[in-house]
Amino acid sequence: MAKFKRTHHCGMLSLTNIGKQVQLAGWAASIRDQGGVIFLDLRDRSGRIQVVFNKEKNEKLHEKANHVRAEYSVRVEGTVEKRSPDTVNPKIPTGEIEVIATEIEILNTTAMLPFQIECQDELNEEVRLKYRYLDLRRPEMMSNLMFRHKLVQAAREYLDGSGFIEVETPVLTKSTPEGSRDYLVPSRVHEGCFYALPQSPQLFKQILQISGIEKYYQLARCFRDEDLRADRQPEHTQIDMEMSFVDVDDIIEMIEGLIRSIFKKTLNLDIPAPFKRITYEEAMLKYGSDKPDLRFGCEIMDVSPIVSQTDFNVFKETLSNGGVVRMLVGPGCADFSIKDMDELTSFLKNFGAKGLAWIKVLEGEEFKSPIVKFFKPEMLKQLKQSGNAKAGDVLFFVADHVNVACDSLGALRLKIGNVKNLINKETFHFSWVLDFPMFEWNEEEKRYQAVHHPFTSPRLEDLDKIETSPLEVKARAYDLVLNGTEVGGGSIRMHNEDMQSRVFRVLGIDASSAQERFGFLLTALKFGAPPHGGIAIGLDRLAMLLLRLNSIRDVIAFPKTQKATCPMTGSPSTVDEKQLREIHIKLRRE
RNA sequence: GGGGGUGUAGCUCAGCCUGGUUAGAGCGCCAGCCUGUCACGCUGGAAGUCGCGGGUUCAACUCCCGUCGCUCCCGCCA
Repeated sequence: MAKFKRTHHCGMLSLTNIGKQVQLAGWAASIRDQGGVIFLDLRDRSGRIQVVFNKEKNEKLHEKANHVRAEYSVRVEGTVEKRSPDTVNPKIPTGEIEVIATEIEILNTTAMLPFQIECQDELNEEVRLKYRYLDLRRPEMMSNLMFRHKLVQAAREYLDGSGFIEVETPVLTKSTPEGSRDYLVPSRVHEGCFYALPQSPQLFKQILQISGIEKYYQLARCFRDEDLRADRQPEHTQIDMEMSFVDVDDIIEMIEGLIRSIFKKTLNLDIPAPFKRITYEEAMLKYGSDKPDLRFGCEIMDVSPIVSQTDFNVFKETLSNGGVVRMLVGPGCADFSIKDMDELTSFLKNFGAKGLAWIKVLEGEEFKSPIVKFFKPEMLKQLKQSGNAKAGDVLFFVADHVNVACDSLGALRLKIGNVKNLINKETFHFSWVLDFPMFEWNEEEKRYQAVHHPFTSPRLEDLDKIETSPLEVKARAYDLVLNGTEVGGGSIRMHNEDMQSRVFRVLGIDASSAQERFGFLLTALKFGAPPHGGIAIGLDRLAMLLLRLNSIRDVIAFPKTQKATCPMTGSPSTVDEKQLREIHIKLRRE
């Protein structure tokens, strides 16, 4: 190995290298032994190249190659040659050339592989994670990691070019039990005290504005001890930003530039800007979601006024109890069977809906449904017209509290979009959701809580309502949505201690408790804090969506399972009694 | 915490509904043959605690109860 100097990467070789003596290193991806000639596909992170060992030309070398097995790491010396036309492999980029070996060295052999590196089958997630190093060897995963790197580089370039300064903030920080559950780290030095891992660098980036950094960014790891999903991990990475002397439009403009730049440099796509803007209220009404998928129409509408005179008891009672009746037209859904409808109904029960009413629209002025008898012909006509429904469509109804109606019809809309292929999976549709409410009522804790977070500024025109009617106050917050997934969110913050204290009071955080938890921020705000705001983009989700994947685990090198474990390292794990004693922790026996 | 799917050879799966020979297939692995393959081919071989525990039964991969892992969703995620 001493004299070896790698000259090329496998996938970079091309016709321009013909006649060159090259030195390569990588893994044996595939070995095809023809008896007198052995073909070895050598793979490194750049791709693969066919290496040829001919018994007639070099018997000793051929014999050495005979011992190579799949996934051995090897180095190869040889000459690049053009393949004869009948032996060209059009399926791989280097298929027009091959390397005629003059030397091969086995650098390492392999144990029995738990799975084939290039197999086409879907692999069990646990096996992949246990042998993640082998999983990452798979070209698809390797290219995911390389794509993510490109995305990060594009973001850094753009932000650096726009005058942003990358600043690191602490990972060991203070627990602020507002928001999601913290990961806690016990202090050895201070008995009974704990650090928390940051849910986001929120307060540090605000304080950096008070310092005068003006434009901050960081690729920040964020930790949240909540249950996992395909697009949620206990730790994820945000492209985190904050700017001084800005308002909503400044942030939006900057992010649209960042996104456009990322798409151009990674996928070579031009994303049109400005992105569509939609209010929270409209999103909830028309799409039943605060992260609407705008790649297709199929809008929900409130038909409470139309059906107010119906004899249908379910609708009647819901309306008289202050609920709503909302309708969604399912294009071409008239072919759904009774069984399909039952399945949809039980699917919607997930979202709290007690039932799903449906009316099939037939030719002429005919309708078909178990409940059609409760509706006068005039009303049916009106429903059909207002929903712009055609024969073959189905009118779906959910009658319930506003929230349940939104959630369930929003979910139904996505389901129908998928089942009926209404979604163009090729497009990237960005939008901004604006005018979020500032507060929401937490029934469990009997108090108001911040929809975004407690540092978000209310709209200035709503300031009078903070104490009197908090639910009507809108926030200067904005979410970035891509194809129905929230990929970013942020707000203009309060830069004034008085206003911050007022908001704390509405949230039920009294002065002394505010002082205890956020006193450092309140104090800092007193020292000429500039107006400021920011946003964070979910890097993992963005990478996932750009690569059209279904899980962020596929763009994270070492993700956790749904139970937040790591099958490779075996974390989390128990620790020695001695370690526990040092941090003053005694386990409860449950 | 709740609902759905799933667990059988190293990997991907069939078998289970309707209990009954020795639990199969493809890929991989091992050995042999093969001088233009590229999902190489051909011949032969090894390989199983049917996730785990309990129950029903003459008999359980199969039925029942419990439990655990993986996964998708609801709750949760300021």
